[in-house]
Amino acid sequence: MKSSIPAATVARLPIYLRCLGDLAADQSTCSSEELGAIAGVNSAQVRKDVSFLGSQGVRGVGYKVAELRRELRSALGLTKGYAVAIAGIGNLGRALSNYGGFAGWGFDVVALFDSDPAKVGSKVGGQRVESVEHLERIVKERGVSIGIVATPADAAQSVVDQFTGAGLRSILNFAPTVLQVPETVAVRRVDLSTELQILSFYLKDSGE
Amino acid sequence: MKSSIPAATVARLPIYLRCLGDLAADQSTCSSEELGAIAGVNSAQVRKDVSFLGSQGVRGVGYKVAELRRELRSALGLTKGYAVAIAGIGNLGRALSNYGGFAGWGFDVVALFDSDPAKVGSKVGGQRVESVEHLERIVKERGVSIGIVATPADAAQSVVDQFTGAGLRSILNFAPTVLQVPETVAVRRVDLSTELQILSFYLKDSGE
DNA sequence: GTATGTGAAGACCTTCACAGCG
DNA sequence: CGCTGTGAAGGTCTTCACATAC
Repeated sequence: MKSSIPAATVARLPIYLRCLGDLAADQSTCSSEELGAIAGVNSAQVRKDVSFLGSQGVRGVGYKVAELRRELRSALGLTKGYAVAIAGIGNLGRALSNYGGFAGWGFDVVALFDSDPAKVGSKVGGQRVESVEHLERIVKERGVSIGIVATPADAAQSVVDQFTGAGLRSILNFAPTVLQVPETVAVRRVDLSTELQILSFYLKDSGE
Repeated sequence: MKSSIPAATVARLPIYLRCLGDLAADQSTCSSEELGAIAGVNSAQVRKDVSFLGSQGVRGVGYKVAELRRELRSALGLTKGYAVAIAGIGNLGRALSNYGGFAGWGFDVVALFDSDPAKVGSKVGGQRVESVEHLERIVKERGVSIGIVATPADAAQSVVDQFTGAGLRSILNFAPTVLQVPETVAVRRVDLSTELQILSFYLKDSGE
């Protein structure tokens, strides 16, 4: 996971990319000041982050929007599409399956898994739900690169073991638990309760 | 937002709390080494984090599980419940409304909002969906402390303005956009596409 | 002996401030 | 003149290592 771009910068690149997409279509250049303002980041930070891409801004003018977007997409590896699998088709898994927001960035949901026989075989978002028993085989067959875990906490580790067993090295975990994975595997955690608890701290802290 | 506890520590406290809850019921003490292993954190980090709580571990033994959990809950302000409102009852908003995982931590969903007249008046997760027009009034009436934004990107800023207008200072944002808020307001961003793009970077980076 | 609590070191990240270029 | 690119300064966070306490 050794990278030439600092982790903190990597985490901001998608934000820049989105913010650039939100600009008026006729805006061809954008200064670090301006991009920073809409991305919620200091302008020096923007310049330093962008400098890691090797992109050249134009002094006195700013960055060329189209070029910078291309550079960001390329740096993030969004040029080739990735196949995504979702495990756990409950409330959240179903919402994710139906969410169209990935496709625009080249992420393609190619498999859904659940352990409940009542759900297996049903269709969600145009995809057939498969039994988690066939996870490894199907993940390999369909060339899945990213696994999304949307199961209850107690099923998450087992699903992840199967994902990694099938060779996956990228996991997005929505289950409220900390996953144990080999260090070659990248995990991003998204946990609702954790976020609410953090907000709770700052509420309390500011004297509510 | 000035706090005596570092932000990085605050972000880990909920994880510790959850991990302690996952321990066997008969385990009365836990070392920093052990807690670190299941939380995915260095043991020195655990000790330093816990030291901010003022809690005392027992040298040669570890921390008393029950006592540490109490301290964590107290530090996070989870002793009093907070009322939560969800705006945007689409796929995700509906999944969040039906998700029972908050209640156990003292978060109570007391209001749902949507701008679509077809949804207003329907029931989701036992709650009536209200028109976003009445957001400010209802938020005040019901003493909401935390606002969850699950609207499409283009509606998010307007909803947040209403939330902050009603006096909210804590926002959890699922909409794929960067919100502009007064600096007295705490925002946590949860963005699926961003997470996938970050994973994409590391996939590419490790030679996929 | 075993595990905490913590100063100090080191790594990482952000911000400043200004030289340099268009 | 305006804005980028970047060395240097200043913070913050993590890890080490060991004195300290049970």
